[in-house]
Amino acid sequence: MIRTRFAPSPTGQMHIGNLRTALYAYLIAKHEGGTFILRIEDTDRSRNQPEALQGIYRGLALAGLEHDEGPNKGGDYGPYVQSERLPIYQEHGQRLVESGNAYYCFCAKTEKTDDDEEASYTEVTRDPCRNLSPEAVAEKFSQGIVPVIRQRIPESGSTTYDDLILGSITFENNQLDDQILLKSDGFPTYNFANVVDDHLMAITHVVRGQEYLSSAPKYSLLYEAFGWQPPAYAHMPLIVKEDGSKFSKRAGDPGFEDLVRMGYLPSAILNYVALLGWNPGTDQEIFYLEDLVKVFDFHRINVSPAKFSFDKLNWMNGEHIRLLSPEAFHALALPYYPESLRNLDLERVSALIQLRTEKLTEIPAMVAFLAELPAYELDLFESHKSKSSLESSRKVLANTLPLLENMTEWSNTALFEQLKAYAQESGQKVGTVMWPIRTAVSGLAFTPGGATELAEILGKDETLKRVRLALSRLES
RNA sequence: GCCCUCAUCGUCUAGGGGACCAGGACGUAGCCCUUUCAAGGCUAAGACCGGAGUUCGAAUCUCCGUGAGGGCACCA
Repeated sequence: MIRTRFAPSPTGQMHIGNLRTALYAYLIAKHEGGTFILRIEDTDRSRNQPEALQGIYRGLALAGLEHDEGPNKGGDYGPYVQSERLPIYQEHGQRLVESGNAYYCFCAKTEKTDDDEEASYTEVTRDPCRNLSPEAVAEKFSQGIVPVIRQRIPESGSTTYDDLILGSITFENNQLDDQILLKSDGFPTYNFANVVDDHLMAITHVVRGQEYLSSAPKYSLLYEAFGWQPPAYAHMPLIVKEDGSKFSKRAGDPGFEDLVRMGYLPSAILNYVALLGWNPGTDQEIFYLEDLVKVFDFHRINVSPAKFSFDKLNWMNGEHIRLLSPEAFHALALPYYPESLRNLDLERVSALIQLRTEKLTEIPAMVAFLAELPAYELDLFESHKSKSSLESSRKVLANTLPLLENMTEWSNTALFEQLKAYAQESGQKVGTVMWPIRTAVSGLAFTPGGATELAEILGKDETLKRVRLALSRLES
């Protein structure tokens, strides 16, 4: 039985990298009918943001990645919040000290801060506390110094670690530092809690970013020290920006919920992110979550970093929008219509713009002309392709105005038939007739529909008003 | 500085020794369709980082460069 987990730390909204990690973990499990677990890694008391937990739930729900076990779901392997598992880590830390695979360290902190980019690095050196005699340890304890517990890495030799997608990687042990397992505040470090919990929660496959690769051999050593069978690890290539730098919240790059606010559909974001570092081996590009569950194979995960392209996401979002039922699209579009449009048949408007919407946030600008005719230049009436000129436009509008005024049925088809008939009778191209009407009615070069479609939506009064205005401008 | 990973069109990628004068998608350009613009259809330009090997044969294997990214915290 496959068991995977998504293990975010509650430090902010769900990020793109997080989303993909969660997605792949979900897919690996669900492709095989396995279990997907949510675990909260809140072992850093200073950076912990309790409200971020809600963001994680929201993000997961938005993406449709429903977990089977977790803090708000329960399960047989809880608690699923690391700060509630402190005694477990203490006990396991003790075990390693007793077996000689870890030791107490009484040294002062050498913490690195986030803005400490230019810190000078020296070679890995062994900690002086590594070889403290039991008496010396007792002595320190009696002085009231609170120690940390460090992992004892072998002096020499090398550790080979096998990755599901990167293959076998070997590290020299003298390059691995005696990392801290348990901090002096009694909390475990991420690296320690991770190993202990993954084992205790019977995780079979771990998906995580390549930025964690260098801690992998230390994990191997830890599993070995405990005598445990390690899970399979899959290290994902990083997602970077178009300029090659890291996609990060610190640089102000959008997170999952930001993208939704920017007008992207969660299903499109998920689809796009799935293909960033993985491919199905076929030409298919449009996937919903349930399709991914069927075809996902982690063997096809890539090794090199991928750049996040808004161009492609825009296209994919457009594809997902077109795939929506008219009703579903209308429901999504509704909030984007300005108040001033409420008197129009918005379902008709939605039907018109669905094919040409890439992002929901474009909608207000796309439909603004319906509420208010924009100021436009008369040269808009000139179109080489439609054989339309200022003079032909004036004539068409003058001739069709009475026809429009006499229309009894004001519908797209009726209007179209009427105008088409006029075009034929007067020996003109349909385009030559439609062009000035569409222009008069919209004041725009590009509109989300043809002349008669717009006329239908605007209604007879407003259409006639706009046509008369155009005509008077052309006549003067 | 030390360690690790990676390297095919601008971007996402297919490719696992001959099927490759390298395929698809986004973007770009052009054409068609058309009541505009889209959408859709068709077409075009566009890449194997460099150098040595191995081999009858290398985008594919090896090594060396170079470039990019990641890590080296009582952060995850």
